[in-house]
Amino acid sequence: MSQILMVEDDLEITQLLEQYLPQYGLELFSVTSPSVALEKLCLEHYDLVLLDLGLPEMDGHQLCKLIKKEHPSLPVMISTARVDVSDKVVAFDEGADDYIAKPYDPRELVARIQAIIKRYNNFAQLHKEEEFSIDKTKMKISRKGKALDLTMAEYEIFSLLLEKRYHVVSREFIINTINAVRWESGERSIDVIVSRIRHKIGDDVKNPKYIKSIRGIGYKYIGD
Amino acid sequence: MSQILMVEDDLEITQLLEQYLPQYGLELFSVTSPSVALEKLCLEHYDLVLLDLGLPEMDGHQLCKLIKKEHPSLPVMISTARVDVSDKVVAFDEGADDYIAKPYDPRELVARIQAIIKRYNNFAQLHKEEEFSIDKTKMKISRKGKALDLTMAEYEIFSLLLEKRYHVVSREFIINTINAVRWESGERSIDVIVSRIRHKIGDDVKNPKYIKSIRGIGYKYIGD
DNA sequence: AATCATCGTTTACATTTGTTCACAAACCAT
DNA sequence: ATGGTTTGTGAACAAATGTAAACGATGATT
Repeated sequence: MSQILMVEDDLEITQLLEQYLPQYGLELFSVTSPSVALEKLCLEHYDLVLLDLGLPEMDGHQLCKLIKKEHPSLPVMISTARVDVSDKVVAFDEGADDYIAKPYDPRELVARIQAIIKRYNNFAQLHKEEEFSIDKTKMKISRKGKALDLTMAEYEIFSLLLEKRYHVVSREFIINTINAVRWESGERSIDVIVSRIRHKIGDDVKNPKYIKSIRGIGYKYIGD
Repeated sequence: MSQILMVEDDLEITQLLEQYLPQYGLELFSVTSPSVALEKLCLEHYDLVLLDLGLPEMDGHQLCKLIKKEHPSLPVMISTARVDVSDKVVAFDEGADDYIAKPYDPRELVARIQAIIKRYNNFAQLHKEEEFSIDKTKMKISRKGKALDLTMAEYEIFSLLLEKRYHVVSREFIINTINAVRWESGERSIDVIVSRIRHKIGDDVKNPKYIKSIRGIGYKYIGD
């Protein structure tokens, strides 16, 4: 569920989108004032800002620039009724991630929003400051920049746990998902491999910082 | 100077853009056939693909999906005369980075292109020159301009890995695809040849920069 | 024709890595 | 506490992989 902050004057559009977006996994919060928007962005987390250019109190371009300055990694999408091309050019120049002209079809809006968020998530994966970071193309897991020396099975299981962080991953699911462990293998193989992962990342079974055993089910990553 | 590959039928647009884009630091190459486009993408470097949906020989959506599969980090921008919204939704779903409807103002096109490229450059240092380049006509592989001294089998296997970068290539597939290794040969031949390739490009088996072994399956190129 | 160089194949052995086993420790219901 | 079940993990094992070296087929050179 992604959070969208909309800065929009038109009550009609606001109500329409508030009804339409949730079914696509997009939660909409809307404000009408730029200053309120800036304040909310400071206090809460949003995945994207949908910014209307025709606003009172402050020029839309100005606001876009401000948002990008304070939150460089926050996607901003411009929407406007103006059709002047120079507006679009200026918007992209100010760092906007997309531009959609009113009136627009809600389906197109949803598609564009999802595309942007997907893109950001893809890249953010590489740059997030988490204890462990996964590089899928190189099949490597690094801890604070230093690559861990993991075997294929260790890599696959650990990245599965990292991906599903805070959720329990069952042994059955691991066996059916991972290639490096054969389908017919006993589930105890997993225990051994997890044990080796724990050893390599220096986790303590008795008082785990990273991998917690869930009796009767499987394992769970509990780090940041 | 960014390289743009345009797949476009309309000669008028092609000529217009070929004149218009260079002044904004965009070098335009255009082809009319999807298959030629795919081939060029395999052999040369581009910063962005501008893809027209109304094409002969292959469905535009199909092509977009193919491009994204083979070159995940290559931005694709869709342009089309169709105005059906579902087209847009599908395009974004297939991984397109942007969508612009014809007829469009060239200034908007430039703005969108520059925004996408800037975005890609910001988040990752993609687009750094590729380490290895294949010359299929001469059957040579060069590293930073310097040709490698490879045997036929080494060349064929390495270029197969390079073409399918980020994807695992199985020993079985290698044997069935390559001419230089006989079909009846044991799969261990491949291991030996891969070992020789690794030695010639100075790769370290234990912590590979280029060729990674995938236990039980085959090999995978993981370079940039 | 004899020799040589090249290159894919095979062999042999070292190393890596998933699996199994065995037993201790932890856990849980009674 | 007691007994049965689950989990942790060192050690042994077996399969997969790395690679040097020997081999043999092919084509070029003398």
